[in-house]
Amino acid sequence: MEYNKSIDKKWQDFWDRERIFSTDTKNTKDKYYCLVMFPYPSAALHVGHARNYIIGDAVSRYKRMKGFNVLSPIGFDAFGLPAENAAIKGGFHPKTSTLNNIATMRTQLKSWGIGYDWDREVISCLPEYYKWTQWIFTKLFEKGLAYKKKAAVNWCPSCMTVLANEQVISGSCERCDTKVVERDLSQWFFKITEYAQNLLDDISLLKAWPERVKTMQTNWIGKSTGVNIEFKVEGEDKILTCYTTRVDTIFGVTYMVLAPEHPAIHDLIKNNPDKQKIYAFIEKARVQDKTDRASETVAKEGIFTGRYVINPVNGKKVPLWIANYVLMEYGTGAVMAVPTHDNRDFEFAKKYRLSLEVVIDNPKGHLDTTKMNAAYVEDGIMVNSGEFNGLGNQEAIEKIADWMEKKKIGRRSVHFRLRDWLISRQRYWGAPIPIIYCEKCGEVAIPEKDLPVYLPENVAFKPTGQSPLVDSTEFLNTKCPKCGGKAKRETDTMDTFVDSSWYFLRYISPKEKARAFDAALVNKWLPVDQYIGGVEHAILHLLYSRFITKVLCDLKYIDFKEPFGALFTQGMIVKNGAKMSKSKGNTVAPDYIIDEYGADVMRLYILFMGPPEKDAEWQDEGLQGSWRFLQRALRLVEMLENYKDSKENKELNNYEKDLVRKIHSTIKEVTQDLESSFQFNTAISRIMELVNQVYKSINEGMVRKEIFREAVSTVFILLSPFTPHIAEEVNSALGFSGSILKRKWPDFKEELIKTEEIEIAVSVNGKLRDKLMINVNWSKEKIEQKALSSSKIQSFLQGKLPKKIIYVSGRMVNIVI
RNA sequence: GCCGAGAUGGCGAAAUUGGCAGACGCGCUGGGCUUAGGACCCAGUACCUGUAAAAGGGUAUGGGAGUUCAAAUCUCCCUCUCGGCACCA
Repeated sequence: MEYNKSIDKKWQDFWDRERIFSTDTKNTKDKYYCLVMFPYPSAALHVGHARNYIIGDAVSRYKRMKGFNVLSPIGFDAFGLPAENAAIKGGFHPKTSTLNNIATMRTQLKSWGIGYDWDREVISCLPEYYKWTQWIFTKLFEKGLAYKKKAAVNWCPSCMTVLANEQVISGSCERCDTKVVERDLSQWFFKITEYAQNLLDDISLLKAWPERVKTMQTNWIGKSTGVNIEFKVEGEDKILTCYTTRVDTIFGVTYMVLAPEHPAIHDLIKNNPDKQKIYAFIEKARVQDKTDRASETVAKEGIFTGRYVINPVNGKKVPLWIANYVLMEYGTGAVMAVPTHDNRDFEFAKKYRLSLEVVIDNPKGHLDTTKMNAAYVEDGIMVNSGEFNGLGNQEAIEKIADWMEKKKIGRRSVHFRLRDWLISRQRYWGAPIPIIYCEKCGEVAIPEKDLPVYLPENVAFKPTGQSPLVDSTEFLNTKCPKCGGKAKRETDTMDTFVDSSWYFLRYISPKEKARAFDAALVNKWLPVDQYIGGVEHAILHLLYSRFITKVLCDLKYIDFKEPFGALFTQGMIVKNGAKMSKSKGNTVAPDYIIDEYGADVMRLYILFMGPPEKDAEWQDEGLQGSWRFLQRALRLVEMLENYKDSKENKELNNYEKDLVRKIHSTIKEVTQDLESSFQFNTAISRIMELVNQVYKSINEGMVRKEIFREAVSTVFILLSPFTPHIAEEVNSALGFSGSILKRKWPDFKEELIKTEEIEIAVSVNGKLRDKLMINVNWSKEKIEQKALSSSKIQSFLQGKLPKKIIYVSGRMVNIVI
């Protein structure tokens, strides 16, 4: 038997015909929802994508054989920037190119033998899907969870258009190289911050998520508890509130800093003769990259406002500055600066010669402001802090907070790093935000009966990159659904992350016309039992999906709080040390591999190349190994057919016992590898070992046909989640009818795995010196005795008595001398 | 910069979670088979030292310290690589 392409086709057609992968969602007994992150149809899929779907397919096939009623759907995250860019460059309409890409990808996925329920396919750029994305928007809007506010965008003054972060190349427009500026636009947000605490608390429900993803989400939400403190502006009835987590340093404040975006600045500097200079500084700071501004390494820059504020705890007057290192997005946009105990403040104070005062002393030696060359950020003893002197600073945090609350000069406050989700995009290729602006009624959401708001298809793509919706008068002008008066449509579209925040619900009832999903069924099928995708989605996509799920739960559309019960994040496949991308030109197309070797060779290699959660380097040569192994395994099937059964006695001989042991231990280990985590690489290596051993025992000619047959059958049933086409072929050659997926995953018998005789290591002072065959029933004393009596060990002992002997059961003896 | 992950032979990796480092595969070397093979079968393969060949030593899991009878695994410090950082998806 030889593996070739016709085998792939034969079994793919068979699965299709028998509808093996179509799932009856009405039957919810033993349900198992296996979900892979749906792809963005950029162009053809490369082997990096393939890894995701192959892992998902291996899991879903394994679970089917374990008797689960598996649902494995697929769809396409089809809105997005690249298709629109291509259209602007003069190519196809985004819809055409996207649907073409989808057609290619569909063919690819099928040619790899990935088993999906294709009747459930969802495509997020089609009205039957985005109608419901819009519906979700209106539900959030009704709930007050969607609102408008001003927010900064990247603006190219030459193209007169908004740029995505990706389109800004080191501060300049990717298209025309003009310096990009920040510009405030009124934009739509989802109030995810209202769910910050909730999203944080429920991380504890995510038992089967990787720790690292949970940590990243926790840090992203970034809860901190501190105190809001009100500083009076000198000579005015104005108050500036700052937020600090280090209220213990409040007596050491020597100046205050505002973010350049702070709304109070305008008023504060209106009488300042130098205000033009200040405005110039603000403009400059706002152009700087935000991650740079927040980083400790980038030069701190600031300007004095000419005003002073009063520290409420001691009445001290301190100067008020504006600086690039303060961000409006976090806290209150105003920071009390304590240069002696914060490194950024320290650097800034040194640069602008602002004064320093120590309020937390180092217990190991007094701090001297004239000699400090960095802030003292460790714990210490309170000094220069009035009645709090002498306390430990950790203790003082609580005491000072109490005291300030009593005196009504500060309030305990919780802050989150998480910001509201900006969902407006000034682009064409996305779901239109279903809002109209009525001259009388203001912002009005489109009622469900009028959804979807169709994205007009007959539009022109100008090279400026401005959304064509702005010029489409036919789209723009409409009537108010409330009063029937004149109204204009919102021209922004939604972030594609909104599309992907609920697609897993749509799969359950994808054809549903009257509602987004069949809630009763969704409640039975979700949470997803296993979600599989790239670790690069660890924060945004997963957080947004959790948020939308929680909102829908609170609105009583669904009755579960978390969408994904278990999560597996696979690593990237890299080539020449870099992530595969078209721009780097290092993608590996699977098509030639399928052509040359067949789908199973590619699948096997991708699963074998390394642990699936880690990045792996693609090497074409690896395919050879998989090819060779599969051919070698197939040759066993031929050998079996021609095998002459020797007339054996009833007792199994040692070759047979060993082979039976190997069969059962392989089943055990492969099953464990799949159950505990997705260790496909080691599972496959164990099957390789079994094949090697079958060759050995058959070459000896001492094995009866029945056991040989069991070995071959085991090899292919264990391989079937990984190399399904070959497995089906062998399965039918062995005389089984129907799909191998309908057979049960094999069980192992523990008593057939056990052995009496094992080899253990003997070491002296931790260094391996000898090996020893022991019987597992021997006592500890007997084993230690045997170890000591070996001549090799004796030569190390040189007649001396050992200090100590450590015996690790069934593993080793260590003799300490 | 912040958050997260990682570093083991020539290469991809394994190591029962503190107990024989390098399973399995690639590559390479030698042999067999073959008209031929980038096919197949068998054997060998961390490094240094040693030897005619062995035996035998010694050194090794990014670097440095530490804990332990015993460390790839635990602790501290350092270096480098990768992912995310809110308008790529």
